[in-house]
Amino acid sequence: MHERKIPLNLNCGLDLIGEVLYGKWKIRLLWFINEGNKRPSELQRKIPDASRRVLSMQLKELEKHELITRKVYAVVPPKVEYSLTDFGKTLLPVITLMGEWGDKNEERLRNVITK
Amino acid sequence: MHERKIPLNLNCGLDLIGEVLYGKWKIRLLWFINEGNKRPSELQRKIPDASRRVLSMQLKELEKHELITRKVYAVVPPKVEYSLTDFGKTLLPVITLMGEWGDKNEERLRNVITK
DNA sequence: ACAATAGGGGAATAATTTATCCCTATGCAA
DNA sequence: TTGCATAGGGATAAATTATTCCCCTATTGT
Repeated sequence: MHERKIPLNLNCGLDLIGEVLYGKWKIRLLWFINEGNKRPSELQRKIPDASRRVLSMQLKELEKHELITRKVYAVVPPKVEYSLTDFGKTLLPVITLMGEWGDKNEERLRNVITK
Repeated sequence: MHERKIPLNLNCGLDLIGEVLYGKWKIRLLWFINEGNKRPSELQRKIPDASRRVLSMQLKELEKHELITRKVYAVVPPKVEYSLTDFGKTLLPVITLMGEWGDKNEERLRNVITK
């Protein structure tokens, strides 16, 4: 991330949650980590459309935002495992609800999005 | 919006909801419209940090995604009113939950975000 | 005459986010 | 000996999103 020229808007709760969830793959990362995919390479395989680089960066941001923790094993080749923090777990109901809404309206959404 | 070079990922419900909510001011627009701020100029006053242009564009996208409707009155100066569609209203519980999570964790979020 | 109004759109530019490519290190297998 | 797997970082290019600035409409009030 570079130095920001336009200040963030952090007026209300919606801005705040937006800030930590904004990022192309963040929600999915949280989701897959919760499902037990802990290692970066596993996550990469789960989200093949994402570049390795950006996954790594977004994981770092999630960690900075205290939603996940990073555990490094001193082995070669390197091994790293991410887990949700307790704080991160409190986001799960929100993500679940979002996913349900999307699933429930899948057909309609596909139509209007690709219109 | 220009022609997209990188295809959208629309694999699951989370991608779909992400697509319609992604946009710097969209959630807030939905929220304020629901609170009864129907006219573009009202919304502009509610969200002074956003440029007029981008609000107008995001409103158009919300309309395209069938979350809001646009009603034009044949008067001068022009008068336009937006309202949530029934479909748009089904998003309110999701937005509410997001806002609540953000509010509840406001202090912590402010810390980690501006860290 | 002419500014003010309310909504919107085009074009150019700035800001931000992602993608691409290449590099590090080490033990194991072919 | 070469290649692979693993996790991540730097540099740079590309794509996407947002901002700025200016124009148009048509009527009302000064």
